[in-house]
Amino acid sequence: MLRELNPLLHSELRLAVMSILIGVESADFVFLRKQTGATAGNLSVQIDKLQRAGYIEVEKSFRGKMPCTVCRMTDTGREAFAEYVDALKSYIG
Amino acid sequence: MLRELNPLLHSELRLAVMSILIGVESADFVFLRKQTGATAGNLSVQIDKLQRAGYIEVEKSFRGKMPCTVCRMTDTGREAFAEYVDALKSYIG
DNA sequence: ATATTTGGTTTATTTTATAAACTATTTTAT
DNA sequence: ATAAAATAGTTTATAAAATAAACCAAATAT
Repeated sequence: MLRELNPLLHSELRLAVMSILIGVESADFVFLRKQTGATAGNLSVQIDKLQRAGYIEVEKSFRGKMPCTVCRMTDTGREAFAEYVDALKSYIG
Repeated sequence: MLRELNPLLHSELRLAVMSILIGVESADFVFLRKQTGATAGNLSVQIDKLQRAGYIEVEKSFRGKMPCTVCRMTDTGREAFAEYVDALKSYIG
């Protein structure tokens, strides 16, 4: 039977961010932007949604006077991602 | 590297329809509705999109005077699905 | 007869994704 | 030194998508 797909993860850019973060200890905004090819605005919005869901932690600091945003996945995020992948498999075998 | 996800297939309901159709010779509207749990309106719209993309063939006939809509996947659809699954793997390993 | 269900489609509404515009700082070029 | 462009974002507006609500015609049940 087909399982439900977590709509927060079933989004290309958010999924991309999660799939990057699951493989590293942390990644900053610039790195995520380059890897995903997303616009800054879009990335900013999607990072926010992932954070509000508790799937990632976001640490905003300054390097000198330039802002620096570092993201890392939470345990909740890891769980949600695993479940999403599992659910996907009911569609793609 | 992360591949692009065909937006026509990266939709829960359309993906569900495709994943059902890939396993059967054909399926009618009522069957798809029961399997997916979708509302008739939503299903109607999404079937239309898949058809217009050439991913499925839709045959509208009457059984007595009641309409009967039968769907089957096309080769184009099978290809697109395979490529989508492949692309997905760049995200979920 | 009339109310309900079936098998849909069409249209309207809500949600989501994306892009465009903006802020602040920093670098680069003139 | 100053203007222009680039960096690192956020906020707001717009386009696109998903979904639901309203509808139609036929069939069935009350």
